[in-house]
Amino acid sequence: MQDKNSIPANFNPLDREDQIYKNWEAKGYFHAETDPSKRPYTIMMPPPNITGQLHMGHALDSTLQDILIRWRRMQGYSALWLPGTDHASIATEAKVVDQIRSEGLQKEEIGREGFLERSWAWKEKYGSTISRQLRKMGASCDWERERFTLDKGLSDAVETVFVDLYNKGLIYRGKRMVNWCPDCNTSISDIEVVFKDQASHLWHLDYPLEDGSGVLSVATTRPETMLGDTAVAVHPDDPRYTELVGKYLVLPLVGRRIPIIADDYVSREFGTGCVKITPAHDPNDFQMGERHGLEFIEVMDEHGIMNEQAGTYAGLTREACRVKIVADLEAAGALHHIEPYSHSVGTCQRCGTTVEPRASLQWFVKMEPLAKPAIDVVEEGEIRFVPAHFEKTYFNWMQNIRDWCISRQLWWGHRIPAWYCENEACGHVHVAKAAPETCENCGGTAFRQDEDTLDTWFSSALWPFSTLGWPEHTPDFEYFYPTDVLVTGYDIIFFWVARMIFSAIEQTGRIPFHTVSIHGMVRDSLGRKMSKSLNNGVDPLDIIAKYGADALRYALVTGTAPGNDQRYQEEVLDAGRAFSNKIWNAFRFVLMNLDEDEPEIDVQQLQLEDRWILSRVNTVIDDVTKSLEGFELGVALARIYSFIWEEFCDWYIEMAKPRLFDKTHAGRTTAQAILLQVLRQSMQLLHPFMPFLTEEVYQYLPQSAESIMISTWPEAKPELIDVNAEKNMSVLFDATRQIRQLRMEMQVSPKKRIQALVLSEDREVRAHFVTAAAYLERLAGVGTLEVAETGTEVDTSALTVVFSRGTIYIPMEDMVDLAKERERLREEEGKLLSDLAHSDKTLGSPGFTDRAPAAVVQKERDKRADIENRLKATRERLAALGEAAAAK
RNA sequence: GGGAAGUUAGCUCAGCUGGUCAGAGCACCUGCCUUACAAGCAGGGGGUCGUGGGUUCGAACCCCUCACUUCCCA
Repeated sequence: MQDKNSIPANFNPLDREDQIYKNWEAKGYFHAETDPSKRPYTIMMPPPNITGQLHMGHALDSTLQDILIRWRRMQGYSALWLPGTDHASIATEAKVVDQIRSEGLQKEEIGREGFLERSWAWKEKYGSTISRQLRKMGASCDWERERFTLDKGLSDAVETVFVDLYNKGLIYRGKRMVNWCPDCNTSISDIEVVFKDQASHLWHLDYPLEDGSGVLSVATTRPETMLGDTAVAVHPDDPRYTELVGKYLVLPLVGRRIPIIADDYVSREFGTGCVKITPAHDPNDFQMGERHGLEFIEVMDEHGIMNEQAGTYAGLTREACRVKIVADLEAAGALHHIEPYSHSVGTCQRCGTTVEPRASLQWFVKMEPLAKPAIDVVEEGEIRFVPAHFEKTYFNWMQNIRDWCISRQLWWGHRIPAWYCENEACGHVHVAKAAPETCENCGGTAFRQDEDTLDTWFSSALWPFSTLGWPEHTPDFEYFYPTDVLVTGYDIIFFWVARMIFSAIEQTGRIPFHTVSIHGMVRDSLGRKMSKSLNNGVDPLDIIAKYGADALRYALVTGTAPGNDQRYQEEVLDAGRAFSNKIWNAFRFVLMNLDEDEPEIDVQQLQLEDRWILSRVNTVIDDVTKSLEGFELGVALARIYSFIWEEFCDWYIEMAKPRLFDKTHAGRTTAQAILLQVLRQSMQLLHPFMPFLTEEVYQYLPQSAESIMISTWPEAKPELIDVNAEKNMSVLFDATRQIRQLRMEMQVSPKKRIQALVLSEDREVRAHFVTAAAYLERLAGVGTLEVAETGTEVDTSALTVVFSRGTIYIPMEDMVDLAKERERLREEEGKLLSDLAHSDKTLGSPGFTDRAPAAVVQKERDKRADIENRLKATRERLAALGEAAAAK
């Protein structure tokens, strides 16, 4: 416990956060043990890639995870949050290629080994940036277990899985049409292609019939590919062309003789109903080429440059070739016309280059058998998504899944464990972790390993178990796996979540996690995606430097619902900072008014407000715990916020003041004890959300655990829920608010103490007002308070406040304008009448009393009775004032 | 073309399985430096919950129509 006499007037997060974090880490609080006496709770951090800098998405993602893990840790779980990074094969390779290019070198010049050395050096230099940044956020992850996808163990897992899937026939190698990025110089998977609408043209080309009997018009968006055309297709039922099927055309500029074929893939409505077929450069044409045994002519190389097959066009880029081809076709009279056309063009997710469909020899994962069980576990509820509607997205993709191209023509990554027999006549493929001694086919002894590496996501897919030591059945794996919840953004459901699910089921026979908690994206204040090109990104570290991590965490969590996007608004950070300040001051107040280290509650001294706040805090504990269980973090935080600010600060502290300030008061120690207890529990509830501030406060509180983060999560005590106290307090709140309102309306100076006479027929209520006198003075400026039974004579020169269980009269001497007061009461009467009518309508409507739940009906009846009482009191007062007026 | 989500106070957004749900923060108006907090306290104004229908005793919440916005997939 720190010295309470040295509490600074303000909490400056910038001074304290780093130090608090260092202390936590030094004490080893983040480390999770395989403790058989505890239950495990595991979250695997989605590994950011090593080329990345912390952005708002990471900030949100890590905050949500940290909240869950801190909460579970406090609940007594052995809570493991395992951090790490992935190697980001394409992105990192591009960085290193740029680096060596700036030295005037090509990667081929320094060779594979040299290149990998440079890559590792790059990783050592920049790869841990994001881990350092996460510490700034307060992330309580187990850094001792930090992993990297290219670590030895994880690489071993990758090889194991590859070999296993291959042996099961789930990985195959084949020549297929893949998405090729001519800039990254590698194949990419289907989901790494981003489709963008592009304004372009539809070129209508005339291909002459071989027999000279005319021309056939074809429409294309890619005229340059005509160099590789090997057919023109029409729909078999299209009467316009039935006669022509089987005849031949002569390809303009090239002179190649190509057949007219019939295939029902062709759309009769599109263009002229005739489509040119380029089997080597279009995925659909590729399939048609296979169906019809067409020739595959590649006219482009891997860089998107026209090759020797393109004849005189060789050496031109795709773009330049298009221009020239169109011009040449026009000159040749083969260009029918051009129409403006907008269509979707696939681009590389990483570099934005237009993707080139390219037939090449690649490795694929056969998806259908893997998808099936992965669909089942979600359908059967073994894995659930929060919010649930993302399950539809998941199903949609999984049910229409296509084979996954996993080979990449890159060096930085897991090299494919496939070995080719060097014996030229043999060339047998061996898939194994190491090269075989001898070729099982020809007995040869020389092998070369496949040059390619695997898609980074292939290794990320194993993250939930490879990080725990699998394929070894390590103690960590046995204890922490399966993990509990995966927290991530909806943007990587396909890339990662889906792949983890099927990989885990296939490899471990178990699901990787039971819950997928999906969050949205952090957008800029205009709702746009934050991006480098718009330069609208907000750096979380800048925010932390200005407001502290707690305020950032508050801003990211408050008022957000699971799965929804949110906008970044600086005002929310102000709110977070204001909240911190409020807490800090409440804490200072509590501590400054403490004169024993740990005062105890004397049950005999419990007052109404004490029972009320104890009841409320236990309700809050229950609510917050339930919200966290349901991943409603925004709701949980809002609940804590309003409890601390409104119930604890605005009401309880104010009501406790009379006792605190009266050193002779018998209930003083009890008030101190309750203030301390409620504050401590509030800090514990808030700790997962705002860890730094709450730790700082906690360290000043007496007899606490070594750190709030290892203190025990508060448990709601049902026996302290006091419905009666809450009901009675609400009467006092009502009365207080009404008096305040009246004072404002009547423009009574805040300094002026007023007299008040409370009349109630309820003895309990009268008793409460008697004890409430001290704080009614403080809260409503009531200087002298009289309490009496209903029926007591009241002077007409008094204002009237009707509250739920009685009436308050406030004598105003001669200041009262009778007419004005009657007017005010009539308005009140009118409002009550309308409320009464509304209530009567509900109660009187057929079916309500017998169909609505009893509790709802009772509630409505109570409400009506209350309105009626108020109405009665208001009318009585009106009558009294009316007589007084008449008497005048 | 297929699918998903959204449309609630001036702004940004909560509102769980239909029954005080019409809310919060900020902004705005009024009055207060009341010895924890002016990053504060007290009071107030403001929304027929996108449109039109339907189900129900009762709908912001369920169903349908339309409009607009955003996203994903092809």
